[in-house]
Amino acid sequence: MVPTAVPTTTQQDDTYAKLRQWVTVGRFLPGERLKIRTVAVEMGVGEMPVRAALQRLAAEGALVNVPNAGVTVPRLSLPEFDDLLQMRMLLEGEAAERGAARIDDAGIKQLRTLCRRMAGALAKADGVAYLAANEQFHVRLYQAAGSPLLFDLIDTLWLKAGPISNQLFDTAEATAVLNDAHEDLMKALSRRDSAAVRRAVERDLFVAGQFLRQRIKGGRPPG
Amino acid sequence: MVPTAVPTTTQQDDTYAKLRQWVTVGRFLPGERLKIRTVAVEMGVGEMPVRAALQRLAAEGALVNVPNAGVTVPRLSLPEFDDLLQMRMLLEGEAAERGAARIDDAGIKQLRTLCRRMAGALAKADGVAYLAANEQFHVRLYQAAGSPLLFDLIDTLWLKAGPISNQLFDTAEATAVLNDAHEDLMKALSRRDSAAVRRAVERDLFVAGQFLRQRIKGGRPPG
DNA sequence: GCGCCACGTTTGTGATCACAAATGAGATGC
DNA sequence: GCATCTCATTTGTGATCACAAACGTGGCGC
Repeated sequence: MVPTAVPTTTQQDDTYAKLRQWVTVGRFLPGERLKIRTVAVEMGVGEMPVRAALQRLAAEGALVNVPNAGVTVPRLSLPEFDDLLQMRMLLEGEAAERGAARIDDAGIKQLRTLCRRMAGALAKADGVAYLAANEQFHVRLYQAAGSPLLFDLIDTLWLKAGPISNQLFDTAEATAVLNDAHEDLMKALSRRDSAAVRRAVERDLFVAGQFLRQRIKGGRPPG
Repeated sequence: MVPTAVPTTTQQDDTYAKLRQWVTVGRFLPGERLKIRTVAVEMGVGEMPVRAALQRLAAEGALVNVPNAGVTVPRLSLPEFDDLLQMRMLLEGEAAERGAARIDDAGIKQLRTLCRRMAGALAKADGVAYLAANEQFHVRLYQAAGSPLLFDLIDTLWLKAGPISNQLFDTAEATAVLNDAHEDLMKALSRRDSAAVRRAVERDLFVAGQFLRQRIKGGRPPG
């Protein structure tokens, strides 16, 4: 008698998921102000679910909420960016090391496939395909660490980095070094050398961070 | 203890701060369901600010939000507790090490004062005074690390641990070892031995965690 | 007695309205 | 011409209402 057995999900959860996606892929610019009623009509829902979703994202730190002034996409200062990069290296390095020590052979096979997909995307200069494969790669490795809490924390950091990270792929020079880091990672993973995997991830984050760092320094502060 | 806990202007921020405090001090029991309208009359505000505050706390992971069933205080399973303890040791250990390397002499003096206050509270079996001094102690040390993001992450972990951590002080046996850990920490801090400070914090968390762990195992599983 | 089902109640969710603070444009004084 | 002030508009905040799903209770059939 159950009609189509739909997963009973609420509107605010859908709105939250969609908005979160929009933030991570960099649909909104740093410093931009998100107005409730505007966003509501943009995604065709009432303003109440949007309010809830924005509050949740603000609580996670993906957006900043100033009282009586709504929520805005945070504009990372240079020290804040360095802080974020440092924490990502710490947490993702830890997750990579633990994941490398616990992942099974099937998992390594999946990672190798994803690594090839990334290389192919880089060769064709397909930015979105690369980013998708890259995300899946890290998700797979980090989840193998077996710490849901650690993964959640990393996910939160990704959310904070989202608005700027996904502007990476205009710089063609980055492509070569980025792929190098993943090759090193796979080699270390084959040797089951967890410490080397951690170092490879940290190096990957660091070099990518340096490109973004230049962009922040050159970026326009006004708005 | 919330970021920017200066006089807030909106009701929902006040409600959020107060509810957050209630959660951290263990006013609500694990597994308890928080009903919007009930909480609203308890703290004498409308239901709208309560909704916002609960959503924010749920987004931070302090409460769990199941669709169409409201928010409840999470009941930590044993693996979840171990995961949380492990992450606290990682992040607080890191913050302690960085803080020890950067703190100035005035800061060390403040820490010594707080350490004495803790010892006095333990001698008089004053649990609330001990917990207050203990929190100030760790806040002071971790903030010296100079990483706002790291501090925020630790704060989030404290929130998750709050509902059970503050039930610690019925066990009188814990008092001796807890004070020992802080004495060791101060000694290492005087020597400017950052690595030893990290180890002392990790040990402090670990021994306290073992007491709580026993309580979880003995606790009622049904739910 | 035990299990299932129907129904009234409670509770979360979303819409709409009302108000206060912030924003921006236009006018005014120097 | 430039800064400042004023006022209309926009926008966030909170209250109230309306609805749907979940919960609990009582009754019915076996």
